[in-house]
Amino acid sequence: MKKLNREFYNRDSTIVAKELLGKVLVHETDGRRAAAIIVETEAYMGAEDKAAHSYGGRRTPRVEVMYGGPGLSYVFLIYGMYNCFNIVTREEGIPQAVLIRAAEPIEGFDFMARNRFNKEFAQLTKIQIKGLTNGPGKLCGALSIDRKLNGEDLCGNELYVEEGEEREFVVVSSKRIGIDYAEEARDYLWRFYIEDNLYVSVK
DNA sequence: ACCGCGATGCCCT
DNA sequence: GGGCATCGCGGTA
Repeated sequence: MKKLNREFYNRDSTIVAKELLGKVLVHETDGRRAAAIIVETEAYMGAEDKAAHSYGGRRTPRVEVMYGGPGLSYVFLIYGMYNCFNIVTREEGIPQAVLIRAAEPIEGFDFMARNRFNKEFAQLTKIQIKGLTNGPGKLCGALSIDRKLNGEDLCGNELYVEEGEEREFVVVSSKRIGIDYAEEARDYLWRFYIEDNLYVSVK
C-alpha cells in the first residue's frame, strides 16, 4: 500500500484529521509489522486554539516538535503513564497537529495483545479485543508507540501511515475529549470518527 | 449504565 | 507545586 506523502500532512489539521480516517497506521519493529485502521482523530489548530499545547505560540521543549514541519510525530506523556500519538501538520513554524485517538487492528494481533494484556490474541475476551486500541493511550500501548518516537518522520520506514482499502463510511464530528479547560474552544467540533465503528472511544 | 477516584511522572510557572 | 489531549477499577443500579 502507498505511504502518505509530505504534502498530505501539509494542510490544516481539521482537514488532515478527517482525511486520516480509514487510513492505516503502521509500526514496524524488528521486521514485524503492526497495523491498525485510524477510526478516531482530533484536530489541534495551533496558536489560536486554546486546547492546543501550542496555544498562544507557546514554544517549550515538549512542544518544539509541533513547529518542525508536516509529517513528524509528536508523542507526549500524560498522567505520568500514558503516551499520546499525534501527527504534525502544516509547514515548519505553524504548530498544528492531529491526535490519533483510536484505531481498528488489522495486522500484528498477537503483538498488540501481548503489549496490552500479555496474552495471545486468541486468549482475549471480547471486552479486551475492543480495549486493545479504543483510546489514545491504549492505541500507543498496543502499537508500542512511546516518547522514543517523538520527532520521528512519518515519511520514513518505521512509523508511517498508508492508504487503506477503499471503504465506505460516514464521518461524525463532535467535541474534543478531555479539554474542559479550553473555554470556547471546548465546543469546537474538531473530533472526527467513523460512525458505528467498534473501536471509537466515546460515541 | 454511569460515577468517583487513584495512579504516577513530567512539564512549566 | 498544580495540573494534565487517560485508563482501569470498584461501587452502586
